[in-house]
Amino acid sequence: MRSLTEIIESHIIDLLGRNEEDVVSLRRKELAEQFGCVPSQINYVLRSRFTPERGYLVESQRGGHGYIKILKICYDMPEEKVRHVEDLVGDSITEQGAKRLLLSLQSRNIIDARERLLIEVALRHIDDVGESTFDVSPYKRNVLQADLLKRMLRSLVFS
Amino acid sequence: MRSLTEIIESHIIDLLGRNEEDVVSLRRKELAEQFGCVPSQINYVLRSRFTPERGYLVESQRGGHGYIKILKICYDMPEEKVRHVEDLVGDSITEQGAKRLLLSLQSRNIIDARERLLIEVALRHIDDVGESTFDVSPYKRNVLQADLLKRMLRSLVFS
DNA sequence: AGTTTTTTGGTCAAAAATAGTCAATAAGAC
DNA sequence: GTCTTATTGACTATTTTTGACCAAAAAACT
Repeated sequence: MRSLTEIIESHIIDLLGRNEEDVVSLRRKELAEQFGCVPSQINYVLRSRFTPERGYLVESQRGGHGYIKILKICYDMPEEKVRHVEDLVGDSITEQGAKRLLLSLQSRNIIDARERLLIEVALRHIDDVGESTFDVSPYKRNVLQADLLKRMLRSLVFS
Repeated sequence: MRSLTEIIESHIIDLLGRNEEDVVSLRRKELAEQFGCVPSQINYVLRSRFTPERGYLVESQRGGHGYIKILKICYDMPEEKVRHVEDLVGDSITEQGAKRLLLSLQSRNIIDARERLLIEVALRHIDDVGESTFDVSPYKRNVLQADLLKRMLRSLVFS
């Protein structure tokens, strides 16, 4: 038996697919009624399934005319390519290695210059924080960077 | 169904767009009559939608020939834009605050959806690492997030 | 010039409508 | 059996809408 969470997840994905746009707008209460659950179940589904790491952005507003919007930032890339990229990153990566990889992704138009810059800045930040605030060893910092790099690339690539 | 506030907001944005200038002048009472609401609804729209955070300034005057003027701020120099954005982030920012800011920056075409996604992933990563690997207090995690966010946005403004 | 009246806009708080959080359980996976 | 994931519900937070009352500027009238 599929869990309620999975059922609601597929329902939302279905709505997204049916729509021309990569966005769907919901009322939390209505959806909860439709599936006979408490409203906070919807939050659980969103938190666990529609994360940025999986390529989704969620916007919501409380109060009168409140809503929940789910956006799919959708870019198609073959699964094998994703795996390839993750293999290239590995469990640990140096700053130089990361830069080389990002340049290569940019040259293949998988990311653009601004996206590369954003990723480099984030990697640099985690390295700085690791070094100066938490006194993490260089190797462990490279592990943190690899983890972040994979997450960021996966979010862009997930389809 | 869109809220009254949104309808009035779009009307004002429409007026601004139609006008050559980056400014539009209104009578509060007339506008309220036009939309069949109480005058203070207009103040609510201004307070919640035409904020400096969203790139607007509002001036008004009471009495005979009173008016409300709405100006769109434009920054020609990159440095001004950076200062503005860094002010918006501040020294500490919550996940919710960051999401709201990023959405507003996207609506102002300062970032696009993919960039927003990348930034959210990076913010979540630093928060996760702060919490589970380094056991940092929630407040300190918000400081780390603000720092990262400022760095990422700064890099984009100059590119 | 000074005072009063009229014409504007501002503030604040209440009520209604939504959504979010958190922690306790329950169920499922290994 | 322990660990992770899912479900629930009580409590909290935010947003919109409305209206009563306040404040300022101009106009009208001494």
